[in-house]
Amino acid sequence: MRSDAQANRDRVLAAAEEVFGESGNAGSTEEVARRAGVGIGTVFRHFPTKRVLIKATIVRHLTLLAETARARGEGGEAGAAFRETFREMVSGAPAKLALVALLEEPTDSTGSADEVEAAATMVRQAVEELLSRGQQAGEVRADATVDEVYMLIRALANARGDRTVVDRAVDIVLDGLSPRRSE
Amino acid sequence: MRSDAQANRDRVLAAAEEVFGESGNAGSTEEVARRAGVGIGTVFRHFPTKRVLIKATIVRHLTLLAETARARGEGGEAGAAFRETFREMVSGAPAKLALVALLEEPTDSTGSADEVEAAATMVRQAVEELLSRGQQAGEVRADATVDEVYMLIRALANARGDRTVVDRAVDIVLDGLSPRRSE
DNA sequence: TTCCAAGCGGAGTCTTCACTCCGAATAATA
DNA sequence: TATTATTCGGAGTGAAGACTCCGCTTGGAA
Repeated sequence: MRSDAQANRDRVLAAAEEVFGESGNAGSTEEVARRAGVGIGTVFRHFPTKRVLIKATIVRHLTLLAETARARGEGGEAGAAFRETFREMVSGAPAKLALVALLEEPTDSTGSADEVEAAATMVRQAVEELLSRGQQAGEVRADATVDEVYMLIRALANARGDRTVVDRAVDIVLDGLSPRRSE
Repeated sequence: MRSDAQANRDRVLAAAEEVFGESGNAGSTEEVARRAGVGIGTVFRHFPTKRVLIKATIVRHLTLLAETARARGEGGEAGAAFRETFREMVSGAPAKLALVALLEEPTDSTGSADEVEAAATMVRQAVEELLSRGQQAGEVRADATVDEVYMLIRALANARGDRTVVDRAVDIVLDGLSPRRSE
């Protein structure tokens, strides 16, 4: 791949993360091109479809999340690692909106096993790992499942509003995830 | 207003709640007309703009929510009333999506004080009432504010996924909202 | 029953946006 | 430096959807 092509590809992806992060699916390809400082043609050569572009953006974002989470899992304190990751995912990078937008779309009719699916699974597994370690350490309630935790993360990640309010809401949820009195 | 006009208005609103509830802002006016069994012209006579139609739908929905919540507030058990209303709002009627969609839009540039705003405030107040009564009864943690509770409700209301998972997630959050050990 | 203001339907307009196409520009190689 | 395969840019195309317009229909008062 020619060096200019590679550079442009990167700039487009970065611009896409910005645009779709702000406006979700409603962001236009033209806007992405404008912010990346390239022509529309260029965007469409690298990503033949808007959908593909969004997917690429999401995969990039999810992959990063999964890696961070996994890395943190290595560290010592199981409970703290779980909570930190939870917080981080909620307030994470932008691209949240695009994530929802896509996840809400009807499943891709091209039956092709999906890259996004795969990346999302990696995130889920990372969460699962952190969760079960936290539970084994007795720092997270035992009856919580990945499904619920993952859903809570997604729900909070898409919450609009004041950052401080979101943070306090997360605190409440984490309290809900702490071991029950009876345990 | 002629009786047929009134009937059509109602049918359009009902159809709109359905369509926007399913597809959010992406639902088309044409689809609303089709489901209501009327022509597009009719839809646009009653609601001169798509935005107006969505707002009307939301106001209708929110008003209903607020009334239900207020009614429940009258009842005896403060803690139970709070929790029940919380659950109800989360799993509430459809129209959730449209709600988000609009709330996420840049504030209406027509500086007009907004009906939606007003309706949302009523819901908020109802929640506040239930919350503070629950707190006074010692059944809800004292340091929770309406902001946080309201945000949690909205976040969960927009969560996608299995109903049972959502329900369990709500249980977790409600645990987080129960009084702290030290209290 | 008659009459007409109020209401209806839906073809047509206009705008937005995803996507195509091809001549101009350029990185990489000899 | 010369050559050329690759990449770029952005005008152009087609589709979708919000909104308008106007001839036809109809509820309901006289």
